[in-house]
Amino acid sequence: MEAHPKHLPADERRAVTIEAVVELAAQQNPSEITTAAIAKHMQLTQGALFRHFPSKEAIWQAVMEWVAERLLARLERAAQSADTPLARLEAMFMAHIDFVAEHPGVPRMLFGELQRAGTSPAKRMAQTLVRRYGERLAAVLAEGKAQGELDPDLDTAAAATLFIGTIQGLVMQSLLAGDVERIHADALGAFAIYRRGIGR
Amino acid sequence: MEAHPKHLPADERRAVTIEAVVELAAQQNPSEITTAAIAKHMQLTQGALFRHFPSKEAIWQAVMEWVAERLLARLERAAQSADTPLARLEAMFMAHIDFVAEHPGVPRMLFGELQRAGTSPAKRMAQTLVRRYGERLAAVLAEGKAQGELDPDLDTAAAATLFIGTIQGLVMQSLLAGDVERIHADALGAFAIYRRGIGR
DNA sequence: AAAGATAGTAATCGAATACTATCTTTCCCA
DNA sequence: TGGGAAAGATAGTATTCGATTACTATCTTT
Repeated sequence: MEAHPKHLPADERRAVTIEAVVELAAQQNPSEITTAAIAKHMQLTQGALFRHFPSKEAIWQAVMEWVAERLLARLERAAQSADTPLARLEAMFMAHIDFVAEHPGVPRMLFGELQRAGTSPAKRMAQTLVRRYGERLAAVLAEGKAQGELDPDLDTAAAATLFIGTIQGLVMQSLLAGDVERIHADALGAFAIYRRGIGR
Repeated sequence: MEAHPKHLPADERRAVTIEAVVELAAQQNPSEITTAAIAKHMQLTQGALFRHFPSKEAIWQAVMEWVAERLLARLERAAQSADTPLARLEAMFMAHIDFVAEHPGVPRMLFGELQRAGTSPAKRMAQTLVRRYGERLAAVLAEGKAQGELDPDLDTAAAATLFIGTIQGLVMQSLLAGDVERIHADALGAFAIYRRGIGR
C-alpha cells in the first residue's frame, strides 16, 4: 500500500485539501489555520496548494461547499428515514449530532464564517446552508402541526431557531469539556426538553 | 464639551481601550481585530496602546474580565428582580438578550475564545464565565423543581445547556439577518418554547 | 521513446502584524 | 511657575502570512 503517492490528480488533491482543513479545524481556531499548516498536514509544500486553488479564500469556499453538501444530504436522509414529523425531527437532530461528532471543526467553521465582516463566497455558502436548514425544519414542523403531533399554536420559525440553537449549546458544552464524544450522551436530554417544548 | 482629550489617565485609557474592542467586535470577526485597528478606533497611535497593556493578550484578558463582570452582574440583578424560579429564568434570559443587543460583539468574542487551541488567560476567563453561568442556572432550575414549578424529572444540566444554546441560536439568527434588534422580538417566541419544555 | 501536460519544490516577495526605542507634548503640583 | 513624570507620536524591528516564480519530477499521450 502506498498511503501518499507524491503526485495526485488535481481533483483528488483538492479533495485531500478539503479534508485536511476539516481535520485541522477540529484542533484549532479555523481563522488561525494558515496555508502552511494545511500543506504540512497533507505533507505538501505550501506553494503547491496554489496550483489547485487560486487563493486561500477559494479553499474556504470549497470547504464550505463540502460541508453544506454533506450535512444537508445527511439531514435529508435522516428526515426520510422516519415516518412521523416528530420522529423525523429526532432523526435529523441525531444525524446532525453524529455529523458534528465526526467533524468537530464544522460548527466552528460555520460560526466563524457567519460572523465574518462583509461578504465572501464562503460566507454566502454558510448563509445558504443555514437558511436551507431552517426551511427544511420549518417544513417538518408545519407538517407536525397539521398532523396534530405538535402544538397547533407553535411558532415554527422560533422552533427552527431553537432546534439549531440546541445543537450549538451542545457544541459549546463539548468545547468546554474538551470531550467531543460526550455530545452524544448530552444530546438525548437536550432533545427531550426540546420535544416537550414543541409537543402538544 | 471635549469628547476626546488627548491625554487620559492610565486607568481611563484602559477602560476606553476595552470599549473600543467591544465596539469593534460588533462589526468584525474578533480574531481579526488588530492593535492598529483598536488604536485607530480610539484615535490613538498603535504604539501608545503598549503604554497601558504589556501585550495584545493582556488586552483580550481585560476585555473578557469586563464581559464576565458585567454579564454576571446583570444576570444576578435580573435573577433577584423576580420572585419565582420561572420568572427568574425569564428575567435572566431577557437580561442576557438585552446585553447581547447592546454589545453584539460579546457572543462572538466568547465563542471565539472558547474554541482557541491551548490555554490563555482570556480563554480561562471565558470558561469560568460560562461555567459560573451554568451553575447559577442550575441553582434556579433546582429551586424551580423543589417548588414544583418545573418538571420534577427535569435534567437540570441539560436544561442549563439548552438555556444558553437558545440564546446562541438567536444570536446566529441575528447574524444571518444582519439585524441586531430583531433578537428582541425573536427572544419571546424562543423562550416560550423553552419554558414549555421545562415546565410541568 | 519523444514530447507535452500536470503536479511539486524551494526560495522569495510584499504586505501586515505585534511589539519596541526614542523623541515630543501635556499635565500637575511643590 | 518651572520641572519632572505620565502619556502620546514617530519611526522603527522581527516575524509571519498569502502569493508568485523559476525550476524539477512525474505522468500521459501519441
